[in-house]
Amino acid sequence: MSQKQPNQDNSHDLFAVRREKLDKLRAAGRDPFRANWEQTHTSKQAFAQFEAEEAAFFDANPEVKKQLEVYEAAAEKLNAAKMERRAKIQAGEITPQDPFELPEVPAKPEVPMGPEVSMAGRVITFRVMGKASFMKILDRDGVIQLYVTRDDLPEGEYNDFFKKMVDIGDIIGVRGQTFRTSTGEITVHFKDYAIVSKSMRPLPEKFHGMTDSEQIYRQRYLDLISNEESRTRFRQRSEIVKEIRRYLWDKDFAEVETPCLHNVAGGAAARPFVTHMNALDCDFYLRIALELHLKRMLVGGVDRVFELSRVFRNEGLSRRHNPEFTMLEVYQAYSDYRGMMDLVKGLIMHLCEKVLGTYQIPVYGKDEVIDFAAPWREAQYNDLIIEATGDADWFSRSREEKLAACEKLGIQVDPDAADFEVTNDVFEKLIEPTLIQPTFVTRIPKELCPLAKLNESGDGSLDVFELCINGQEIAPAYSEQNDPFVQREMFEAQVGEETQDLDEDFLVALEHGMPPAGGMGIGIDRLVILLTTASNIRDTILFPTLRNKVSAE
RNA sequence: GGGUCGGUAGCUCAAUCGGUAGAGCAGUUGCCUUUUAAGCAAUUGGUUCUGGGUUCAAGUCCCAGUCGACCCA
Repeated sequence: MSQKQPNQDNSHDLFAVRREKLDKLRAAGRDPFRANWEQTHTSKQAFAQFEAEEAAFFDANPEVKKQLEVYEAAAEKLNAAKMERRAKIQAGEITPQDPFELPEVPAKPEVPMGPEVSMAGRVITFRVMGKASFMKILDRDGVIQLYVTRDDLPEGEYNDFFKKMVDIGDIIGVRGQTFRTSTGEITVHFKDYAIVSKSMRPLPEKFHGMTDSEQIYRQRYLDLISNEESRTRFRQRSEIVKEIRRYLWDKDFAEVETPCLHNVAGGAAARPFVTHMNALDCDFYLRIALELHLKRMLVGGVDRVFELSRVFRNEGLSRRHNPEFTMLEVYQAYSDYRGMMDLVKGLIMHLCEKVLGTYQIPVYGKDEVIDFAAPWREAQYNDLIIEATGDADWFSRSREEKLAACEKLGIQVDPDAADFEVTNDVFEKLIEPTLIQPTFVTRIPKELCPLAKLNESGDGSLDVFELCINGQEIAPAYSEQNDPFVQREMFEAQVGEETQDLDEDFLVALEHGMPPAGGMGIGIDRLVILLTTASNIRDTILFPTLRNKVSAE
């Protein structure tokens, strides 16, 4: 009779295997999810202290340093020979049994161990080599290697617990001393350890990391654990935000928080998200810009003010658009768009210096470098249009003539577009993509931004600039409109064709008198794309907006 | 909204003309006291995104759906 046994081997069930380990740990009186572990050093701090002590020792013992240099040179030759041997074996030229002369290496001189450390982090590699083991842990500063041997640990610990119960992905704590391995890597030789928090699930494959973009966004924590590039970029984003605040605080700007829930979605032309408040039984809009409340602050006497926060636009998603994104808006009374040029240039230079340590930033996907240290170009909108179309009389042409010219230039334009929109299509499609180096585009037509002051020339252009870098609009800035009557006219001209209603409250504020001011906005996500050479806005947003997906579990 | 491409083991990827779904890593069991994607030996693991259809036979072809990516608007 054939007794078909159900397969008792559950070694493939990674979750079950780890649950068994949990049970074994608990049976041995060990808590696999400990309350804490003392952290005296991060990886970076441990490296720094070791190097400082090592340097001091060599200063006091120069002869040891010389011996060590001799040893290291010999060890390097030995390693090279080993690699040559391995290559020859792989090429089939020799077998592992064949004799192969390896260079002699002198005894390694005694160097004292480094400082005592107590550290914690997530295990990301684990190499058991018989009675010795190496692993690497990741903490908030980076990766550090750990080393232990059987005889360092209490009887039975190494074979029964350490080798069997610790998995890649676990968070462990160790105590020991730092030292340099024979390959020169600063390593913690630990004598005491604990599993601080057991991981029940496997990490992504160690070499390729996580590449499935959907999974990267949905499970960003795994991306952060396994992809250093991502870790670095988000650390830089955090520093960029920190340095923006520092820069503005140092110039006496006040940071404020204005509402996300607006009665009127104003300050920009974009479709808003709508939500309903039960208590007041009315609809609210999630803000599409910070502008109108910050100007109320100017009216209120807060002459230097900024907000760095999230805004929401109910529009498409793309490489450059996420429905919720982070915006900086800055307003400075008794300044104007010229003052904003100095401010934004100073700000970006500050970020280059403090965060990136360079003024030269490579462009993603192109063999080009943005040089922020070079003079920033300034160009008038109309001049750029005339240059791009090759038509000195462009602005006296009729709408139909412009449409025909666009067709010749190979630009697709909505045939119903208004006159200024046709021209702006030329700007967005033909000019903006070519503005790689920082360029202030000034004297933009008044139809494009109803909140700015008109240039005194009376030609319908505005005292504004649009800072373009890497083919994208990075920061617009205005001499802000403070005439309540002109402001009302501009709004009324816009309402009807755009989705925003008139913000009467704001106009009342203006009627109380707003000081002349310069104002500026920067899309932080796009700025981070630029400064970190990212390919996509989703690479700069920890948890980009995605459709809900019910987990398979 | 339109077009193109994709979803196969926990992860990274294969699978010829439609003909028994494979490999590396991870896991499991051994060996291994300075490794660096460690190594050696053995071994477990599949609702091929979902639902239909065609066919003797579908990961593969067709239809619909779903979740993404890229390009365009």
